[in-house]
Amino acid sequence: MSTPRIFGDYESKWQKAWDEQGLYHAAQPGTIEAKEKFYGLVEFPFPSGAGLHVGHPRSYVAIDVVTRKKRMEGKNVLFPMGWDAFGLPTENYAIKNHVKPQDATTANVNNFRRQLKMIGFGFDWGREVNTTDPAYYKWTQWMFLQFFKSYFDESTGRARFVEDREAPVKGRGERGEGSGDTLPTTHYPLPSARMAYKTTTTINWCPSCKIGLANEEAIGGVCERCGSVVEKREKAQWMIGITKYAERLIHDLSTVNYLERIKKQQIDWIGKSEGAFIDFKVAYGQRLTVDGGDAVRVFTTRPDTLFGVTYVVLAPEHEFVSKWIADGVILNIDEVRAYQQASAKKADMDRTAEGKEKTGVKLEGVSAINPANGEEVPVFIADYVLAGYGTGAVMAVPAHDERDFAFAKKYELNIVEVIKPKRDIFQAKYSLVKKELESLGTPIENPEQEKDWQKKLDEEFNGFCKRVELGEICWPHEGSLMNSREFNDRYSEDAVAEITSWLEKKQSGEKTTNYKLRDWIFSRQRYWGEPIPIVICPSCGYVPVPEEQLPVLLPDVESYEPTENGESPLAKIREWVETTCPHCGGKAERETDTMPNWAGSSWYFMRYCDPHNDRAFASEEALKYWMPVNLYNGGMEHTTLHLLYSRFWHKMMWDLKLLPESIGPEPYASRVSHGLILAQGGEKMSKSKGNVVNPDDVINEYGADVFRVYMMFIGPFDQPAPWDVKGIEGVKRFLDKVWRLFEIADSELRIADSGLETIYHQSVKKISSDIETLAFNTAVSQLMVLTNAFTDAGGVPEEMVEGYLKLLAPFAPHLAEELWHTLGKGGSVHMSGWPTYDETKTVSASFELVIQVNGKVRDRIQVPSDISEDEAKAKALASENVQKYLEGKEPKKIIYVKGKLVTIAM
RNA sequence: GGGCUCGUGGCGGAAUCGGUAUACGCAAGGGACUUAAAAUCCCUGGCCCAAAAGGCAUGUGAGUUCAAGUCUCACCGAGCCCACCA
Repeated sequence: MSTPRIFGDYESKWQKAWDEQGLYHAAQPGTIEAKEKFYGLVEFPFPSGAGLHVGHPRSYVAIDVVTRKKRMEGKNVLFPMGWDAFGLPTENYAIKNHVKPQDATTANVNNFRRQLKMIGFGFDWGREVNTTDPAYYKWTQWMFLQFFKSYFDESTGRARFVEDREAPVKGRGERGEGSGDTLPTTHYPLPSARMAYKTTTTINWCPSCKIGLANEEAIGGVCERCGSVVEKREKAQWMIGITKYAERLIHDLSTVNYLERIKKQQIDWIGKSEGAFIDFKVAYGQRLTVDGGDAVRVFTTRPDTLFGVTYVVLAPEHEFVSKWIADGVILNIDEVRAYQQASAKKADMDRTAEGKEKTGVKLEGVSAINPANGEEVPVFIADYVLAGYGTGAVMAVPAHDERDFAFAKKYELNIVEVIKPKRDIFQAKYSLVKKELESLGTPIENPEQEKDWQKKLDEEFNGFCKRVELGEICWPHEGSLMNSREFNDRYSEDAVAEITSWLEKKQSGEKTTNYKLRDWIFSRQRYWGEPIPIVICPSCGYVPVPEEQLPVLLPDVESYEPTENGESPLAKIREWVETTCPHCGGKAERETDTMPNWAGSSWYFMRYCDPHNDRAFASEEALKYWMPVNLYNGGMEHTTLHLLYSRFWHKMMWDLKLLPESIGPEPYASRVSHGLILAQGGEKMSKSKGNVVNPDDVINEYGADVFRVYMMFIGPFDQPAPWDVKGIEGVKRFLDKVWRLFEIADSELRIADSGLETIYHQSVKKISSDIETLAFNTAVSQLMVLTNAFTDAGGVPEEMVEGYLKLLAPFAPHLAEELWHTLGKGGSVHMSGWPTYDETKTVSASFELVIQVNGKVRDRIQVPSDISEDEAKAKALASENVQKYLEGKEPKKIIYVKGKLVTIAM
């Protein structure tokens, strides 16, 4: 063997060889090779013009290591890769550089593929998918149509086909012409009962990208992509009814193995809160109550504070405001209108800029009636009430809500505290009386007397509860807002339940559950996305494009610029837009909106199962075999977007029986997340700071194996880690050392030292379990320990050579394969089986027994591993140094921890 | 403001159940080899002390325990996420 060469010819040589051998080919079910499966998945990248970022490979190498181990263990492994290639960056690039988005995508994909291949991943490249490929997006469009043709069945809590009301659903991909849709498509606007529906909503409009954004993409009122401040606009948009699945998206998390913080973030995002709707009848002008008039419906999680309501607040956008203006019941119209306009503009600006100062305007001429006690309270509009949450109206309880309190203080409104009937208040009172009596010299010893007191207490308590029910108990409170501890102390679930059922009896409210999650805005007014396969017919309404006409191809266009009025560039291509209605044959137009780029990524893991199927998105057989994904890794930034959307998408498909029942409603059995790779010094890598590390440079300098091992060694996988040029040098030295080890081994040096046996078996054990728990950094460190041991011993014992190379193989696949073949081994190390260990051999013959006196280490002695407890204690006591500390006294207690220590307590 | 995560050498970080704190790597100092350099190899390495013995050390302060980086409470600090969600 020549000089150590970690990078160079042999890496590309093996990459080529593996490719030709089809080493990473995942066998389809039904074939001989299809054994027990393992599906490892990494998020497919968006192929940007900038090329691969070092952050990508951290995730890919990790799952590559896991799947390589699984493959060696004899599993039939699916580890695929593809391209999530629709999206704005490509479109913007195309506009700027006057190229076709298609061409830019192809170029970027080729570059990404080249970069990934250099790293030596075990991807099954035969399964590569691309969301912009018509053969792929045909099925994205097809799925959209399935959602359009289905509705949410409240009685079963599952989505089902509209035609399901009359006829059973046919199999996947076989829903041909003439499938009778019994829910007419002629409804305009469409009933939102459908899973996919079009409706006019206020959308987040990015003036820079000229695109409508989902709520998830406009966090903090800022466009997720370009950082521009978003505006509110009214627009007809396609929506998908994810809110119908809110409960199941929370509930089913208990059936999967996700990192706790991922579960928590999803639950928080869905934002479930239990409470009640309460109706406040409205009184106009002089008339106190109006039967059959408007009632403002508010949402509250604290119906038990109803007696503390001193005013009602509507969001400035609330429909009643304009209605009341039109009806002429509002007396201060100018002031109200001015406030509405101001707050509409304010939504466009950074909200935190104005701090949390609360503003609002009283609606003169209107008041609301508290259904609990008939009290008339003023009505305000204020932008601290959000139009999009709950009912867009709240009952204000300044004594128990900080925001209401701040507002009430500013506008000098009443603050009324609600006292809850809490038993401990009475208990305290009872104790006081008892103490007082005792201090007067009349101790209560008589048990009868004690019972009597208890009885009185109960009576008084029950009477108090009654008065609360009648709405009598609430009285003005002059103090400031209670601190939160006091507030929570007084909170009572019973009181909430009681008041809610009372409201329901009176028909002025109902129990409800509210979610922060909004329906998914599915329309984008851009070119580079899947066209929504719908035809708009003046007489039939929204008509689905017949399935045999899919895909609806993106037409070639001259210019990709979106229009100023917010229409998609597709709208400018009249010959594409103009079509005939598939339903009535009359003149009609195509839908010009395209789908968000979350569409293609919501189901790509299904396509990988059977990527070349042209009759279905995947065969039932393939789905049954491969799904669910065993291990899915991706960034935390996708927890509330992609991860939630794809879980939801999978559930809809499963409900519609488009997926095999047996795979269950959850697509991913396990989801983990990697930490960011930071620049040297701990800052985020960014182009503007010029601290971006290019994987190409690293691989050219050090080779793929060094890059891979360093990626795994850099730190705990789920935590951020700063890139360190010196650190990678250390890894290079390590792999050089491995190489040299075999130069020695090659010279026929044989080691017969059983001292190596222990460390070898320990290493097999530790590395095996570390890969399972994704503790890659300690797995690499154990490989180093083992390598150092071999180096110190002067070589690798013959019987450990294969096992050692196998342990190395998932991390440094090229080096392991090269050495495997240099040593004359047949086949491929990557198919050679995972090494086993003998538990009894992980324990050495002797160990260092630590002896402590009062918790401090006083001596260490070498003893045989099978030493008995009594022997160990005796040896410990016999130690000279221990004797010194005992000072001839008898120890109080002696504790023996097997295989570790003896501790003597004085 | 709320939630989550975390504070261990000069640095990245180890440390199953509470049981030898600082594995592994980097950087540093010293030495060997070499005309020299690179590469490689060997030695040293938490702090106090000349050394030994001993003492002090896992953000700070208490507590539980024979024994605490690990458990409990309080405080200080950092990072991430959400943020007027009624």
